[in-house]
Amino acid sequence: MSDLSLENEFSAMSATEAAARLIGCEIVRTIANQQLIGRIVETEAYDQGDPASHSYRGETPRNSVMFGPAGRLYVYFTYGMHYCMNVVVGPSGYGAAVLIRALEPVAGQNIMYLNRNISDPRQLLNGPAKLTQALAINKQFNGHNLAIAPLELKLNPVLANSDINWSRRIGIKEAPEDIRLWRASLKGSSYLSK
DNA sequence: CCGGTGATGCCCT
DNA sequence: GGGCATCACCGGT
Repeated sequence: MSDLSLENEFSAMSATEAAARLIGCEIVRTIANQQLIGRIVETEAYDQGDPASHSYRGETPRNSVMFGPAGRLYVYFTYGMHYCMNVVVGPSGYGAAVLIRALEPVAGQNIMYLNRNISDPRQLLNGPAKLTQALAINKQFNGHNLAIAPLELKLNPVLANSDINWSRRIGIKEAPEDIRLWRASLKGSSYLSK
């Protein structure tokens, strides 16, 4: 029997609400009995009504996981070499997700450095494709239930609103009306993306 | 520190 | 065939 708390937690939330809720929560990746742990410090909301969202034009083979149950992982491949990971949110049939943009290293850094082939702590997890490389996450995890090892999302206590900064999204060309601030980050963190 | 750019393949039109 | 929810490296400042 799988843990339904993740799905329950996120199925009734909007993408922006979930983007804030995920700040401070932890990703636990188990590889060969070792745990690689990162604390989420930066996220970005992608709603179905957003022209920049993969789900905007409806369901396709690539984005179908976004339209499934909440608490699953949507992984996509981009720029010919990078993977990005999102937490699916909202009810089944509605295409919404939250991109994980940066993590703060918590445990298992030695393996993360090997996976990344770098040595600067600030460069380890501060970008959506950097963190998937560090945690060895690829398309095999597309649709994965985050309540289950070897890749789990741990819900931490809700942070105060004053702990979260909102800003414009990064790397988005479309959505000219994007006055809203859909990028959430942990205030004061030194592990944010650029 | 900053901007420019090449790498590289899949998805959708 | 165009474009991409990116990254690393390079050169100029």
